[in-house]
Amino acid sequence: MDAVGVSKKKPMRQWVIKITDYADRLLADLDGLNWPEPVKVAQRNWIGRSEGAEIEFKLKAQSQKQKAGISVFTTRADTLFGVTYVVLAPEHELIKNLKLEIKNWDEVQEYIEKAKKETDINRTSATKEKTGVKLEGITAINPANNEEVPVFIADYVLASYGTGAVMAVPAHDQRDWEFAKKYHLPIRHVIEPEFVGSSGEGAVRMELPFEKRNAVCAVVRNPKNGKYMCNSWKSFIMHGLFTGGIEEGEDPTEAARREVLEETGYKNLKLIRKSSVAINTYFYHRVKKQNRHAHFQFVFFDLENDECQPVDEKESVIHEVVWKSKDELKEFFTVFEGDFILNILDNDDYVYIDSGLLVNSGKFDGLKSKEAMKSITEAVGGRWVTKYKLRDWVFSRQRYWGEPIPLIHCEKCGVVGVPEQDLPVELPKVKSYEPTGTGESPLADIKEWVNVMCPQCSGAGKRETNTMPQWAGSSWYYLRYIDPQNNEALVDKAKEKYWSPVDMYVGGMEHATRHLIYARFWHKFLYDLGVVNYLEPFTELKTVGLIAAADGRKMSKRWGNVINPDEIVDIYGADTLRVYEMFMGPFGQGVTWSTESMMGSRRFLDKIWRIGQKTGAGELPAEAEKLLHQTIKKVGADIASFDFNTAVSSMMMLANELDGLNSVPTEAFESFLKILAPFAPHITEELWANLGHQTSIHLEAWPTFDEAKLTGGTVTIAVQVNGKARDSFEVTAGLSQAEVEKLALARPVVQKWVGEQTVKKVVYVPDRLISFVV
RNA sequence: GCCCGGGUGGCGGAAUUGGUAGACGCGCACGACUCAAAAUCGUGUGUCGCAAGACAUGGAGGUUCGAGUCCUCUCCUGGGCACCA
Repeated sequence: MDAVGVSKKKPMRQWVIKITDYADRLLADLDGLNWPEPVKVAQRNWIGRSEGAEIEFKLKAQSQKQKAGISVFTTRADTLFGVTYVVLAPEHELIKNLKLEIKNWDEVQEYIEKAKKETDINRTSATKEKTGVKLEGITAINPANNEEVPVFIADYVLASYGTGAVMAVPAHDQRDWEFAKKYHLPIRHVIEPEFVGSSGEGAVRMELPFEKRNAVCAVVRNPKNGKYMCNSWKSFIMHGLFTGGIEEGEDPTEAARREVLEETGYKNLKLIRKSSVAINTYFYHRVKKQNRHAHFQFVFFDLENDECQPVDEKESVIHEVVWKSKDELKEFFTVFEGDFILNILDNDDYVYIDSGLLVNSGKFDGLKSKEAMKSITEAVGGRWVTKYKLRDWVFSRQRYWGEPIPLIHCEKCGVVGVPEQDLPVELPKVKSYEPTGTGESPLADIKEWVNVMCPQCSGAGKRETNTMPQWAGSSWYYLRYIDPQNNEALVDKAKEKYWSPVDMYVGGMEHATRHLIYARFWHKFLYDLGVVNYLEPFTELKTVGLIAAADGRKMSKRWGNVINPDEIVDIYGADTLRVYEMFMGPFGQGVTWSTESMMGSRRFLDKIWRIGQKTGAGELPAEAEKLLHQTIKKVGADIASFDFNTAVSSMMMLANELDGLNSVPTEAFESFLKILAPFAPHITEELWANLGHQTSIHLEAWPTFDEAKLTGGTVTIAVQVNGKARDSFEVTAGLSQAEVEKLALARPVVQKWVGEQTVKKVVYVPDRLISFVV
């Protein structure tokens, strides 16, 4: 930002770390991690690996001189014959070399300048209209067919990805299509769509070969009402248009007329057009009992009049003619090519971006996209390469805070590393670390720190004044925690081997593509240096949900809706806050803060305190004992699975039960305190001490539960009649179906629903449910 | 546009993974205690209905003896990425 408030992009000398060298490993090793799938997906997208071809387009200037080529990157080499222009990023290096050949240089220059200014502001705008400028006087030669195509610069092509240049195939790429439409560039279809029946009776039988047939589809419109003639099969649910095979040597238009006449009787059709695009459908022919590959052409007719001839009965039993408006078709069609037909109803103008069969591609016609990619790349001398979205890590910051980068600049020796015995380089102690205003680090102004001796030649040197980003320290702090006093090494390797890797790491989803990538990369780098023993730093990851403010928005000073935990602790206590945070919702899910709701947690702890005042000798009643054992089991399991909210809930139930007793046996209460201790460490410690203990409750072992006491020997059987819950009753556990059936049928409520009717079927889920079907 | 989540009472959320939907908590109502209030305790609380019962997990279909849970389509909503060729 300069004085008048206009932001400018200005090139800066930066240190960059080559994280891209680790892209493949960062991607591959994700598979072995016990991490939430959304985080893995985010990392995969961030790394953005894609395989494709680098293909060279030779340039030709008006002066007839052949210029060096443009290398483009494409994942769809199979569409090479569909290229109708080539686009360079505005920043592409080649452009300035072509200055003398480009006839509209001023215009080009203007566009480049505009793009420079706009990039940062406008790059995030969602549906920006595509713009570009043609390089007049320059053409590119498509190596597949030697065709000359125009060359554009456009900011929809990014300089930083691939080669900074793309071949444009408007028929098979959405962005190229939009651009081609705007600048009236030709659109050439080179991929025929394929539709494969994958479900229902038409699903292809993998074990059978395919019979290929040429076929035609008649699109007949009644111009009087705009409705289309559709075919509804009578013997099964299938809705589409009228279609038929093309016989040997037959003209597709004639075939279409013949089929319509035979199947519907309509005699007078006026040819409107033939579609230039054909499609391939693969399905199982239920009558012929074979897999079919139908190559469909589309012929469009208008109905001239209603004149019909009688339809053969053989046909009329199979088909029914129905007329549907364009809007109704979407709902009506059940055939899998339905969406395609809708697209080409008015014209052939559509973008097909999936793979298919090649056409208009010379000797490659008929190949599948996948095969064609490799063979076309090879035929034009292209290279098969892998590209990533991941960029190298800009590692320097122009600010005071941050670890200094330990480098010294010397006029004679260049950039020299600070010798190990002088590490770490510490920040100078200063009063002010305001920005310099020059874009340089504030450190640059501190002469006594900056000016040092070159460690190599002992001449005058200057320290590197950029510092590291925050991500640097957070990329390895977990290693230093293992061995914080070590002055010899980052971490002792034996200790690292014992404690690493972090087996449970908790963080926010917002770390998915930054911290968690940097730390993984850093760790792998240390592994390669032999500093650590494991390839990955964090075996298991849990993401924690964000607590939104009471108004549902993110907590922010801007909205004045921030809840300060210190205040909550002052008023309600730290235990109340902890218990509420655990209780308010599932751990991984965002929840809205509610101070009012938090009162329930406070009341729960008050209740615990009251129970603590009535402990003594004695035995728990059976019901309470059962519940105690169930709660110990549940809380243990819930903690292991991070279901803290239901753990608190179950302890609330236990508290309610104990609260109703006149006196609670000390031993039972102590078990309760132990499982509550992680949630409410202070109150449990206090109550524990009050019971006469000298040592901390937090050093106690987790209480055990008795499997036999979990059920108390009885279970509740639910009774359903015709799938509806009608009754339930208690029985001793482990009864046979016959016994439960007898007991259930004897109950008056069940009798009311079963009555005199015959029981057709009984479903019994042991110790849980019995279901009668009458 | 693409990729992830999520839709259950007035609210936060449970639901043994296909088996009595609404646990637990908040709120609300009534009652007890109190001169009164707070706190506490008790009772009730999905909707309709006097009741029997019926209907209910965003919507529409489907599978099943039985669906919040599985399948197909669809709507709404939160988040991430965003021209990645």
